Order: sequence, then C-alpha cells, then structure tokens
Amino acid sequence: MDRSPMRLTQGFIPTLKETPNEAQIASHRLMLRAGLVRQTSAGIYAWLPLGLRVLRNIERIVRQEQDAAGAQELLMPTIQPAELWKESGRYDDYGKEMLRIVDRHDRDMLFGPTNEEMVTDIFRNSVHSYRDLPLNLYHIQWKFRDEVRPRFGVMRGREFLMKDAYSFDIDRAGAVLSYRKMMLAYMRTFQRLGLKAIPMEADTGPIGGDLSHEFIILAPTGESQVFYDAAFEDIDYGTSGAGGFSHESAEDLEKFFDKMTTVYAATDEKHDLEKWDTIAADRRREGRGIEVGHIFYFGTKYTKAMNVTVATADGKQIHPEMGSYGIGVSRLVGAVIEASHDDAGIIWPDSIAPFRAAILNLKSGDAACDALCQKLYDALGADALYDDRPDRAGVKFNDADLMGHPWQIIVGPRGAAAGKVELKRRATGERSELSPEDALAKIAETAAGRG
RNA sequence: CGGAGCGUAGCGCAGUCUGGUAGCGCAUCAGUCUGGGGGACUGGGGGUCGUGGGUUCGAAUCCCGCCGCUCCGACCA
Repeated sequence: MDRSPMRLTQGFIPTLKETPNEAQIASHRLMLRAGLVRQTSAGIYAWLPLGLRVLRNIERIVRQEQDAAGAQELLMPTIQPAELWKESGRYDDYGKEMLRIVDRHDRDMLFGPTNEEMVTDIFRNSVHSYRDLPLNLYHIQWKFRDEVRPRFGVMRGREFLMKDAYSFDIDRAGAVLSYRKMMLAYMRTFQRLGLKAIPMEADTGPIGGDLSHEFIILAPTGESQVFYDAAFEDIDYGTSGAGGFSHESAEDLEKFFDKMTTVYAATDEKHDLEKWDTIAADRRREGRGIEVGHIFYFGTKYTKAMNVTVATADGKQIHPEMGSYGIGVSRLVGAVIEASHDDAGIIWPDSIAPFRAAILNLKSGDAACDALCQKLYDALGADALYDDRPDRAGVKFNDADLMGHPWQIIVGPRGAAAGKVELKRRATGERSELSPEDALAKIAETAAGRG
C-alpha cells in the first residue's frame, strides 16, 4: 500500500471539536471527531483519508499473516448471482439480512454477505484432483448484511470490510490442520494489532458445521460478557522463541490448538459455572468482549450441496472438506479504538497508526521553526503528518492527541533556537527534550512491523 | 421486528407547551493584536426549521401522513 506524508494545511482531515449526537460509544465518537469516517446512512460509512490509512494498515497485517499461513489472495465480486445460493439452499435460509437485487434483465442477484458459495463454484470449475489440495483462498472485500439494527459506528455496520478465507482439504484430518493454521494466523494477527484476543468455542449459525471458534477482544464497551482463565495472558504465539509455534509443523499446531482450547474461555452464552469453579479464584478473569473474528469447520456441507468432487489417489471421487475463516477488518478499526483510547482521544498502536509521528510546528512562520520542521518532515518520510497550520499551540496539541499518533515531535521557537525538539509518546504522555536526530532515532525504534 | 426518543446554519443546542418577521455558542470568511494545551477584538457570510398535506389572516410552533437518524430489547464479522 502506497503511503505518503501529509501537511495538515493541505490534507483532508476534518476534525470536530464537538461530538455529533448520533455517536454514543467511544470509538464511534472518536472516529467522527478525528475525521476517520463520515456516516452516509444507517450502518454505512465513507472512509476519509485518515481512516482509510488505518484500514489499509490493518489489511496489510491481515494479508501478511494469511500469506504466511499459506493462504492465497484473490478477489471475488460484491455482487453475486442468486443461483449459487439456491444451489446451496441458503437463498431462502439467509433471510432478510441478505440484500437482494434484481438487474435489468430481471435476474436475481444479491450483495454478498459472505462467499462460501462463490468460492466453492470457482473451486469446482478448476480443481478436480487431490494433487491440488490442500488449498486455501482468501480475499478482503466489502460485505453487506442488512442488519435490523446497525449501531456502534463501524463496529456493527451493514456494509463492512471482511477478510474471508476458505480452505479445501481431502479429508477431515487435513481440514483440521487447515483450521489450526488459521487459528494460529489469527492469534498472531490480533497480537500485531496490539489486541489481546481470546478464541472461544462458538455456535456455527447460518454458516453450518460442527467446529467453530470466535475471537473475542476485551473492551469495556463490548457486547457480551466473557470469562476466561488468566493462563491465556502468558501464551506466546511468536514464530521464534521457546513458546513459539510453526505453521509448518502439525505437531506444533496441535500443541497450539490444545493450549487454546483447554484453557477455559467462554462468552456468557456458553459460560459453564461448574468448570468456572474449578479455576483458581486468582486466575479468573471477567470482562466485556467484542467479536473480531470467527472460524468454522463445516466439512462437506457446501461441496455436497453443490456437487463438488475431486479424484483421490486411488481413483475415487470424494467431496472435499471445507472451512471458512473471517476477520472483520473495518470492525477492527473500532475495536482497536475501544481497547486503546483516553479522554483526549485515540491511542494508536505503532503497527497500524495512520501516521507514525506528527510534527507540531508551534509557530509556523518563524524561520527557525519552519526550517527545523521541514527537515524533520523530509527525514521521516511516508509516515509523517506535519501540522503546519497557523493555529495556536493548544489547537495542535489537542488535535494530535485526538488523532492519536504514537509520537509527537513538538517544535517551538525556544527549542528551535537551541536546536532541540520535544518528543512526546502518546500512550504514556512521556516527554523528553532531544536533538532532532535523537528524536528520529527513537521513533525509528518503534517502526518494526509496519513493513 | 417490539418499545422509546430525536430531526431548527458545517457541529452542539435554545425557541415548540401558550402560533405573530429564526436565535445562541463553536466553526467559517476579512482584518488587527496575539503565540507552549481548543485566544481577544472588529466586521461579514451562511437557514425550503426533515418532508408532504391540513387548520389559520398568519405555522419551526397545532393536526394527519411519510422519510431519516439514535437508544433499549431479540439477532449478527
């Protein structure tokens, strides 16, 4: 994803001093105030430049982890023919949540709420042999679900950006392996977003199947009450290190999966008081949770209904085993803010911040300030936001805090004369006076993972 | 889909009960002074009061319909 630096006098970042009255929860309020999104109708949002940068940054991490797990990206359309859904039997089952469309030739179409049918159709047209399996295909595409009651800003919109992956395997054992790979990829993805996610056993809903986990992150404004064992907090998902796991090793994946599923974690719907009581009191954790991902193993549900077969090594025809794996990319923007903000505004994790650092020119027009800011702006590159507006210092401090840049480089006339800048870390509020070079070096230390 | 509420300038609101020339704060534009946590002063611009109908000499205000948005509940990435 191309990124470019921005001068605030030229950029389109309309911040609001007051909260629009339709926004009730923190993330929604802050997304509107910081100029990330604007609502166009109930549950449908336009993404403004600042919000789009965050969305793209999250996509990038999601994509990297999907690729690392062996999934391949493609892009399927938003509009689908109704025939496929009639074949699977879901055209009637899905109900009013599915937006149905009739085109000029009177053909039944729909705006896709998910893509099992379409990907299965693509698969069956080209894959006919066990030699091509396993296969995992994913895309990051807009979905539409005509929710009865959209709310919480982008956290439950009707139109939303989702990463959805679909695995095809020759047998159940293979499908379980694919499922575990995705679970590991998900944990790493959420970790890189600065989120503490916990997989919890879940119902399969309209997708179908007999194995399913939802990934819940903790935030005070979450929709459901969740309960879990503190042991989750100590698990290391990294690729290296003693506790690390590898996508390549079935043994690793099994160990990882066991660890994820034997430690207690449940939403209020599935909460089991008997099991809960067996956990040491000091390890019981309780809080509110937001669902940011959901994975399913559903076997041959679609391959049977849609008559998909592949040849096995001994010449038989079998129905491949499938799973599907979703991450709510646009929802994550809201979820991250829910998990990371304060009274002044957003606190972006380094990995997905729209800009890594804001340069605050406290006296634009002052020769020394302007020159120093320009130098910093050139040195920082694509991730720099330069507040070169002629406004007063307080306005810039407040907007920078609101927008939540991980670093603020504050350049004032006194410091500029002495060749010093002030560096502020948004998350901690910590400030230090440094040379411009030292400030840049310190910012560079937190650049990891933005690749 | 059940229940509740709201719709007046870009944003936040008053005015509606009791009908009589549409207001406040912020933002915006011009200028002067200011200059390290949302500055001061002066002057200016911006409104089919969600929408359609009705009552009335006269409707933001009263009556009826419709639309939009939000909140609570049931449902979902």
